[in-house]
Amino acid sequence: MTKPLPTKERLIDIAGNIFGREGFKATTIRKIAEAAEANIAAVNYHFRDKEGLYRAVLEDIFSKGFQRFPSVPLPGTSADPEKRLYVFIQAMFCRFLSREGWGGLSGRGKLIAREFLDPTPAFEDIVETYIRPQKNILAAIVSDVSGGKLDRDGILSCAVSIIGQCIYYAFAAPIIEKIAENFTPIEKNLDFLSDHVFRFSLGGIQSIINTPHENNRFTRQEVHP
Amino acid sequence: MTKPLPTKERLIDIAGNIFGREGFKATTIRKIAEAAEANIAAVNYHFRDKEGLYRAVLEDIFSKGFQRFPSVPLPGTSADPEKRLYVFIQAMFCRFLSREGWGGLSGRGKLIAREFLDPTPAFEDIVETYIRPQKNILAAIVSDVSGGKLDRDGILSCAVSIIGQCIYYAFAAPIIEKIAENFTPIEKNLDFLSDHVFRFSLGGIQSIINTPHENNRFTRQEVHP
DNA sequence: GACTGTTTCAAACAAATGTTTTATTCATTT
DNA sequence: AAATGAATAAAACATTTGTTTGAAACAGTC
Repeated sequence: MTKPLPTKERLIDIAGNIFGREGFKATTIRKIAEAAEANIAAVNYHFRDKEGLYRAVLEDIFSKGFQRFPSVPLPGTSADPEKRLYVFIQAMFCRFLSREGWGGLSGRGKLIAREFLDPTPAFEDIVETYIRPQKNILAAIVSDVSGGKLDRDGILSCAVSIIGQCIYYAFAAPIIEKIAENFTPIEKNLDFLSDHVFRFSLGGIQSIINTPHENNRFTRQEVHP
Repeated sequence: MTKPLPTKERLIDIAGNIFGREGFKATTIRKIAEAAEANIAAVNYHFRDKEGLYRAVLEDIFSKGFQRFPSVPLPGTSADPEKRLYVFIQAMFCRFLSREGWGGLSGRGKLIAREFLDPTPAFEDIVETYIRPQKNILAAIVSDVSGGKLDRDGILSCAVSIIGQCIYYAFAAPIIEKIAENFTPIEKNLDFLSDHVFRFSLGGIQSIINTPHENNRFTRQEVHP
């Protein structure tokens, strides 16, 4: 059993998985140190404190994830709107769920989901550096796919619908696989899922263009106690 | 300052919000007891331990949520497939995000989102009692909306796409509102969102029916290190 | 009014956990 | 080879936190 990486990198690598599986608060630096075969004090030495390590993990995850699975077509390839939408969706799935990416439910993917659910201060930089540009890319794609027929709110809503589908798979995979018996395990099915979300969303966008918004399509039903 | 509820109910009520905001591990029973104006030992007295309180909270949330916002049309109302879909979506949004429901991001709604992300043992009963029936209801609706033209996997994927959109709003609201400037605050916009997800999903289902699945629609792009 | 079971309270306990300290080892440079 | 600074190790520290304890207050019953 060798240690291929220096302590600092080993800590970042292992901590990503443990933070992801257990959450920031529930993760103890003792657990991390043990798994990384490092001393407990190494965390404080290299990263000042637990939160410092967490910040390093977050930055590492995002920089590697977007580098490996860029959400825009590589330079030199054709880029009609539909293909750009497909690439965006597929990159998102691969980034979140593939083993070469964030490893889905069993690892760092879960950490991102946690940050969406309740962002830590460390996430603010990440939002500006990585997430906001993604939103702009997707909004441009949706606008192009719609042929300019959607207004700002329409574009945003559709973008959220698309992202929502993708993230939900990353986020609720344990429950989905439990409820939907015989549904092919999500991690082995990224191509099918990409294609599904792509087709579903294309139809969704068209439908938003073609059918008018109605604020009370059917009367709201609520049972008062 | 009166205490309208007996201690036990007060604890369940307050704990729901704190567990939701902070998560199970990060919530201390001292904080709960203080907020509920009860003694620390009250938790152990009434619920055996912290987890017992959590179980009680979970059961309380779901029983009240589904009672107040049922996801099927009330008896005696018409029920064509599209209306049933709309009712399902709207009930889900209201349950998760309205103040009369789980109060969205600022409260118990977040607790549910947490359970989707990593289910605690206490959630297993909830899944069987509440969630699985919901999946069956939605699957039947999707099947009917599609006019029987979708196979089992198609139905499931579409159901997940629908649920995914709804839950994502509940789940990622803090980030969505940060990224999408001037997007009307989610909690004030449930009718618009219900209608959006309804229309988007109708189109999505049609698109899944009408366009064939293709496993590698475009070549997958991945940058190797 | 005494009795009994339930509920509340303050204090103490024991385990877990992030951080610091101090000493030692290792690697690099002079 | 000596010296310097970075990295590692073991132990101790100071909090935090879930739980328990034993007594007091309360409510209802005979």
